[in-house]
Amino acid sequence: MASAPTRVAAGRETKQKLVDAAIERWSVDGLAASFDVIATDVGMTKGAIYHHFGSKNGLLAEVYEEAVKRHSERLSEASAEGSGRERLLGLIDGSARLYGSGTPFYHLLLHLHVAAGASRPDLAPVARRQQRRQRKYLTELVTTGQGDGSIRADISAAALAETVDATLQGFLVQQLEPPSTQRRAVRAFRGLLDTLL
Amino acid sequence: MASAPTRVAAGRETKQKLVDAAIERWSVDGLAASFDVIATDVGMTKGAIYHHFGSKNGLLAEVYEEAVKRHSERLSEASAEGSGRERLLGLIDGSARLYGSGTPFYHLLLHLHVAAGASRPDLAPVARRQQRRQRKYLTELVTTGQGDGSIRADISAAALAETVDATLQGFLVQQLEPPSTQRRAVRAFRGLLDTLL
Amino acid sequence: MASAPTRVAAGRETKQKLVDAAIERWSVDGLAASFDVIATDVGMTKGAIYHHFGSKNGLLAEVYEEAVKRHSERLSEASAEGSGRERLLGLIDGSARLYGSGTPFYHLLLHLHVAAGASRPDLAPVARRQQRRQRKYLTELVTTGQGDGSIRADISAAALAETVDATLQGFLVQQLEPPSTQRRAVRAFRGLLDTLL
Amino acid sequence: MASAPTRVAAGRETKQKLVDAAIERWSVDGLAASFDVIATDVGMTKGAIYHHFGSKNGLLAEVYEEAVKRHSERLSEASAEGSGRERLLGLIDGSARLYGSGTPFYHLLLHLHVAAGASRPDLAPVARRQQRRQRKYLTELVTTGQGDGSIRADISAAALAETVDATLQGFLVQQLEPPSTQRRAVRAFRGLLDTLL
DNA sequence: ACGTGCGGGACATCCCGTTCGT
DNA sequence: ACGAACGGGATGTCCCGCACGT
Repeated sequence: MASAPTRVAAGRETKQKLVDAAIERWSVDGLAASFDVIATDVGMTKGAIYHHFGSKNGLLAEVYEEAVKRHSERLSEASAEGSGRERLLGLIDGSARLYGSGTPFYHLLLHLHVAAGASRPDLAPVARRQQRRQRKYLTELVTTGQGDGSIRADISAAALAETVDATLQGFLVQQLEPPSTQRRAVRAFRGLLDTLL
Repeated sequence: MASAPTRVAAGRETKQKLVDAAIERWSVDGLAASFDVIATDVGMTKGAIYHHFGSKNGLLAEVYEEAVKRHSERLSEASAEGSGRERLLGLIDGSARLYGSGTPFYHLLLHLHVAAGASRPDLAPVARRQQRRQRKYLTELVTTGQGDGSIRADISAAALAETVDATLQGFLVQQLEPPSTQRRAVRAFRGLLDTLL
Repeated sequence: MASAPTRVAAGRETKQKLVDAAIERWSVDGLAASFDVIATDVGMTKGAIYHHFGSKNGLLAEVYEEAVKRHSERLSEASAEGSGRERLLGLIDGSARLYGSGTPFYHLLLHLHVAAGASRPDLAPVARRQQRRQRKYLTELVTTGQGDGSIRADISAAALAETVDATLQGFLVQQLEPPSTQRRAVRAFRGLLDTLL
Repeated sequence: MASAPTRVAAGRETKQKLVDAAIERWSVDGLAASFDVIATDVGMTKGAIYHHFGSKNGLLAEVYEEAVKRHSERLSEASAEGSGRERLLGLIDGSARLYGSGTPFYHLLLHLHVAAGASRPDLAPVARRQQRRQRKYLTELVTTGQGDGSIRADISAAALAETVDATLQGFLVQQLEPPSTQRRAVRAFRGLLDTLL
């Protein structure tokens, strides 16, 4: 039925494949990886990319959006169950595990964050939105925990959320360091929180 | 007689000026800023750079080293006096103030960190050394604080140092976000530590 | 029933709109202006142009023809009434006024003339025809003037027509210079003719 | 002595050769002719051009200047001797002969004039200067002629100069038409002037 | 110690033509 | 009659590195 690649559907598919290929390439080779290397990866030419995204920044923007989305989904999974406290700690562990997984994907994410803040102002809105969402989500977790009694009620939920947020960003950068370093840092932070909450 | 040492001295001076110019340029325009733009900034041509540093990466390495040194010195100043606790908190405040100063210099530092971890493996040793030093310094501060009674003795000094270290790196990334966000995060973290210690 | 002719009529209308849009665009942006920018200007895509004109040169040819026609009509109006002498001078004034109007349209006309003579041999026939017509028209005016006594009879009509023709082309180029220059040149030429005729 | 191609001299020579090659190429193939085709013509690469001229427009500007200079010199030769009247007519004949010579060089000159007036505003100053010089030179010739009695004194020198100037520009455009047309136009104009002066 | 000429390579941009669908 | 997907090619820009000279 829908199998007839009705030309426009083929286009959509191509576009998606290009985004995937870009994520893959840029993850591994860094943001410098060239335009038509990506195209070649899916058996197309530069013309196709240009057609679908208009410019390199166009592709970059879509890639950023997609990457952020994927990461968010993974985090949601990692903090889906248990008391508020458990979910919060789960999110921290999950983040750390993902960042430390050595997956090039998180190299890309870091690069994109940095680029958005510095050289590529057009990506800034995406970054901003993502930050806001993350902070809001963290605050919710804390509040939930305070509601169900798993987190001390005499702490400002917002302040805690912001601290965790900042530290998570620190972990994002620390993916560049040896795994042992990462692991120790995470354990230390978790311990601190555990006694604190 | 004096001409030989003079020659040498002139060379050294040129070299230093090139490093300065590179820091300045790369801070403002990003690491993409070209080779001979930097040379032109000090009234020279590429030839000079190539002569003194061998390659672009050569210059980059020296710049990295220099930038790290400058930052360290500033941090030492910010944590020079008072009890161990005061010095630790001073260092955190100092870091935050510097990162949040909007100085392009810290853009450069972030870029260099990221580059060292990803695209430019030759910079990795510099990064590693710097990390080690920072962690050691933090541990010292905590130990000092525990010695003089300004910090609770029942906390692992290493664990605390590593948490602080991670969060500080988080702040480094957060320089890219609006100042208000930075400020809130710092205050939240400081508050947490204050109750904790 | 009516749908077939309607279809055809819609096609014709689209074609005309494309020619208009091309004249507009190329007048303003120069002949470099791209293919589907023009299409977009009338809410269509390249496909439409390609369908109606076969190629870029196809469109160009039609545009040239159309532009020449429009210009001719304007000149006819400017030299419609009075004695032969008055009509001749009227034509000169009219040309000058049009060229000097600053209308981008005359930029386009000049570009097309030049292109026809040099890079685009396929446009040459159009140019040739237009030249012949213009020269013939000028000769007629002179002859008329000599018939009604408003122009000296001892001048070769053809020679006069050719001189005027050349000078008018000079004015066409001079549209690129400041209006004051143009105006002076026209007045000078008119004066000369006036004493001469 | 000076034969030692002291590196910098070689550079100057290369630069000159590039200008020559550009004139040649652009004359024949039109202004579209590519950057490194020209470089290849003198056995160099794009890098060399970029080094010497900074950009395509840079090269274009120098070419324009050079082309104008060459043309001026030829005109001066063609109007060097005789009474003022003879020199004026000589200049007209000379222009016509050059334009009509079929030399691609004059195609280039026309293209440059048009480009300067329309698409390439950075060339405008060159064009302006050249126009001024030409007008001034024409006026001088007329005045000289009126001084030595070879040209009627009751004509405005400036007006005459401007008319001639405009017509010469017309001839420049007419190079695109068949030689017979050109020749007739020139003869007609010369005849007119002869009776007039 | 430093300037200059130059090579060679990469990359984003842009555009025309075509084919396939509708 | 027209739109969307795509190919393929060309071009200007820019930059690093290396010989040379000096």
